Amino acid sequence: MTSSSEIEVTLSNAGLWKKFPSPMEMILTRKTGRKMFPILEYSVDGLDPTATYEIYLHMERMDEYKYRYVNNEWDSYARGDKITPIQKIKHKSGGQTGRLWMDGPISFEQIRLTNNPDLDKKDHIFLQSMHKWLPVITIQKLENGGEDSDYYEEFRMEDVWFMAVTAYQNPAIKCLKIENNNRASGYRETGKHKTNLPTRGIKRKASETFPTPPSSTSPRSKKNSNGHSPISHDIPNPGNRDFSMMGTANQCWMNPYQNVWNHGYKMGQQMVQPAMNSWNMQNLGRPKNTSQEQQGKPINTIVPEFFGLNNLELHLFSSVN
DNA sequence: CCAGTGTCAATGGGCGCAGCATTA
DNA sequence: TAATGCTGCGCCCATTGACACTGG
Repeated sequence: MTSSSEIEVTLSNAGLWKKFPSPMEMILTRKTGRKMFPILEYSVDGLDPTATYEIYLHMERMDEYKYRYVNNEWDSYARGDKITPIQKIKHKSGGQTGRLWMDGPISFEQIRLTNNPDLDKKDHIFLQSMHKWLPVITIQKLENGGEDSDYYEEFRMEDVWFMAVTAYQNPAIKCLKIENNNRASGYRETGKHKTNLPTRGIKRKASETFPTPPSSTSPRSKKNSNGHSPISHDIPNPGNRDFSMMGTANQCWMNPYQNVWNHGYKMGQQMVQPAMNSWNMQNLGRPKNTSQEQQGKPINTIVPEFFGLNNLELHLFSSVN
């Protein structure tokens, strides 16, 4: 794999991503797939302005564990599901010159996430729920303005990963999505959803409306005497944030330190400044003291490195190119 | 009108555990 | 009598599609 240190990729909407506590959660839906929010929007620099490039996105499993949300924290409780082959999604712009790529943000807003492996639709990415996923950008240089070449480079961002879920687990994530996503504006305090809650939800037999899901039900957490899973990959409270709940849902308030909406904090609790998530770093296979923030580098810069478990399939895929 | 969002209640697989039977 | 194995019930919780709602 050819490597270049001149190409730099940054996340254009890093500010929005940083509003959310870690780990981010992304909803998967079975039939139509669910768009990501926040979307993945990158800026790229250092390309040859006259050369032609294609840009791809794929998701990598970050580890071999399956997680569950217990007591307001993510806990690895079982071995992960079988690693699936990578689906690379080509950017809708196709092949274009480096100058054009560098001109504007590169958005993958069309991406939809699904947990249905049989959903073979364009721009749909199959993910396994309750697993950790890392988006990976691939920049491939085309020879003679069209033919594929062996030259490509991959970029992974330390802060941009998420837990794939079928329903939001962390209420803070849910609240922040409502506040920041216009599509969910109906759930804000100004919306009408909440006032109409008693009328919501129609009782029905699920077996009449949708097929029995595949054996996706997870075993209960097997806690040892310390109250931790035997796999021993408990996630400490990410970023020193305490999202323990007081009870009722839909309680949001503005965190004055972060200028973001939080959900269900204990109001008398002292807030903690956001910090680089050391747990992220550990699980990316990097020592804590190599944090870009600690090195004084912008944390929205992604670097071409190997992290993902399913790179086995990636290499197989790449060898074809 | 359509696309997209989170909410909601129902579902069912699988685990935990109590209760019982069997064996040493 | 104690230890072990088996069975079945009940609970947990991930998953699902319909729903109400908003913005374009």
